Amino acid sequence: MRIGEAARHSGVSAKMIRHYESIGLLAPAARRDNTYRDFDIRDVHDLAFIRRARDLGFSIEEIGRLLALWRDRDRPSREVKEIASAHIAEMEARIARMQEMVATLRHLAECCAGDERPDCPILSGLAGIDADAPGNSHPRQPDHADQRADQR
Amino acid sequence: MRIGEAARHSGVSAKMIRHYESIGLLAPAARRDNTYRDFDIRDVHDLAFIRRARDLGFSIEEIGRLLALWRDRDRPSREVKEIASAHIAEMEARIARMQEMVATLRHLAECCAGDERPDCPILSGLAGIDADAPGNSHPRQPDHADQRADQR
DNA sequence: ATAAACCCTCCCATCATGGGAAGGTCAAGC
DNA sequence: GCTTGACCTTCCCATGATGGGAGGGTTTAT
Repeated sequence: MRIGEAARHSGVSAKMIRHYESIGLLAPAARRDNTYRDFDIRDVHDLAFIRRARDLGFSIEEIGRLLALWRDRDRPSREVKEIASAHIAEMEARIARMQEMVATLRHLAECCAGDERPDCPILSGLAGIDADAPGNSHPRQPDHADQRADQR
Repeated sequence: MRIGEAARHSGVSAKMIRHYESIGLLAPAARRDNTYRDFDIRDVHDLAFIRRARDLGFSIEEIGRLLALWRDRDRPSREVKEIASAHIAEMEARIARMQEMVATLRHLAECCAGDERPDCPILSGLAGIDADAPGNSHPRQPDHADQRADQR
């Protein structure tokens, strides 16, 4: 089948199929008449595998390793689980960071009237005025410089 | 002060300061001797504002709007709150998507022995074998094609 | 024969950030 | 005076995953 059909059956766009081939995630597809790519069922299975792994947030690099293990009948499931566990931990860390951001921002937003008046705790917070600090009602010098939050 | 000092005081790298200027997020900095940029306290305040907004996950585009509102003494706090609320909603949606991925993957990983044997529910799951489906113990044809999950 | 629906390869854009090259400036120390 | 080192400048390239689109070729059905 041609790339469009393979795309439809696998849920991976033709654009991405070519891309995965170009970066070596997939072996170069067979060619018909030396121009059009020619896919069979197994290729579609590979693509659907990739698609599902992407849907679970795995990076291309991780998917490459998962594909290799999938093809290796003698793999130890330990190796698969290690990749999955590391990925879970990574996602949970990202979730935690985002939840912190949401909590901080929600707190600021709750204190904001959100009306026609200009006073705004959200802007004050971004400007470095810590409304929660005891006895602190004036701007603080930006004396922070190195605490990289490592977010996103 | 020169860019390095402004970077140290604001927590924004020199590289990014130049970048923010080049994309118009910040007005072009003053120049000394027609070559080096020259920053004052207010510039550093702006940079620290940007830095905090980035730490809360705002995009550059959102930060541009927040900066404009910050500088406008007559802003309605409503507008600020709208931006913040939309951003909170966006982050929560992303968190929810990631939590779904984690839940799915954790489930697969829990069923995986993680030892030297090759049997692996994680790989089976990625290959499209739905272990949870009742009476389903053989591979499923990849008959999905259009349900874009809109994740990440 | 022509139109529609495919396919091909390339290049560019996104978003935020960093690396690094090639070169200019300035202050301190010899 | 001259070197050294620590700055600064601009410009280009890379990341990761994905899409857009140009310019051109092929196949198939009417």
